[in-house]
Amino acid sequence: MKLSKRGEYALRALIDLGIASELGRPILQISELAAKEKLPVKFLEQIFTQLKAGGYVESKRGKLGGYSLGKKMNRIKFGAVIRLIDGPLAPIPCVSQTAYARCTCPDEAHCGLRMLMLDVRNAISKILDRYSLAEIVDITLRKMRRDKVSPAFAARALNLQALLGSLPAASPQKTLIGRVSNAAQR
Amino acid sequence: MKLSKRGEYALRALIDLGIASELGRPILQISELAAKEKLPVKFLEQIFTQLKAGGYVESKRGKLGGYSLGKKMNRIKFGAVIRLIDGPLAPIPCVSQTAYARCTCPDEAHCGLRMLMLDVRNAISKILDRYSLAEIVDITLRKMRRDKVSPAFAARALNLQALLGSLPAASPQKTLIGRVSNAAQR
DNA sequence: ACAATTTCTACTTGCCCGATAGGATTTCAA
DNA sequence: TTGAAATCCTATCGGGCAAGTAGAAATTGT
Repeated sequence: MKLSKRGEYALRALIDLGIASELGRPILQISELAAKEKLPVKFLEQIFTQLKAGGYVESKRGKLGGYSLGKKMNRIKFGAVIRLIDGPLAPIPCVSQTAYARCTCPDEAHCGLRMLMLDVRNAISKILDRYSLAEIVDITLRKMRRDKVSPAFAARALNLQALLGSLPAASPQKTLIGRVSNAAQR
Repeated sequence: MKLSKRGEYALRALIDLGIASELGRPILQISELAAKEKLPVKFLEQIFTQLKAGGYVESKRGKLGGYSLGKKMNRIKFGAVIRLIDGPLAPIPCVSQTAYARCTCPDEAHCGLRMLMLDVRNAISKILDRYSLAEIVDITLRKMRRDKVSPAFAARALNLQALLGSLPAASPQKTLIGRVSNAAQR
């Protein structure tokens, strides 16, 4: 009943992307994502081409490029993402709603395994097809603030701030950084 | 979120074994199981050595040999069988109760993916660790009788009956066959 | 004792997943 | 206009799973 590494990494990255976006950094680079979650960079790269093909992220090439979310967060359901990356949620194909396929068993209507696995599929779907990225990001941020933990991309924000310290003070990005560090300290 | 073929075949075979046992045929051969469910014979063979090692079946070698259930049916929980064959139920190792392992994420307490997958794991476990083979076999047989479908090993029973027709009429196995064919016709 | 049947054990093939590597292309900035 | 930095594209490798093949070991019926 495993979620593949592809799927796991994809969800991790999307959640981070959502958190960062909520904190005012809508675009992130793969190297950042990989560093925060300790994922293999090149592998994540491949996964993101899949996510882009599915419309879940948009890319900007070249220097200062990166990835941003391709849909509104409340439109990104976890079940759909997993289906894109890993295929159907159902443990066996004969109980899948989105990719049904006959099993080897001769009589589906009286197959004990089938009715058991149908229950399992529905239980999984009830969770993964209901929750959206928006809710998970919201809950995660709330938990972090409650426990006074600095959110994932606070460190990056501090680095940028230090970097900008050696530049002219009236940088147009200062408000952005301000929002990020405020949220990080809270 | 897939169940492996090994796991699927193992469960199919156990259910058949339970049904046959309930109908008075406690021991079945791998060739029979494979024929009914259309499974690769030699692959099933390997799976049964695993099931035997786990204590879920017992084997009898030689002519008229085969496999029978190794525990009472209400002691065989599907979750345990799947764990033996496929490993933990949990989609990711950091939410597994039986085989916990740290994830790559830096802070488990505030990991959005983790709490989501913990929900999924619990939903799966709530089904697979509660239902036992006895219940599934019972429900399946009830469904079959209600819909007037002849249970899985009725054909075999008829063959035996035809075979016994050319033998002395007062065969001691006649009551057994009677039970099987009665259940099949009802 | 022998032959048939069946479980056991080992090896092999093909395929997909996870991961790595290198280069091509695009973009921004100096 | 050059170079750095990032996404893109393609090829490859190792390992485990599904499935098939071959044969040995054990037990029962005749």
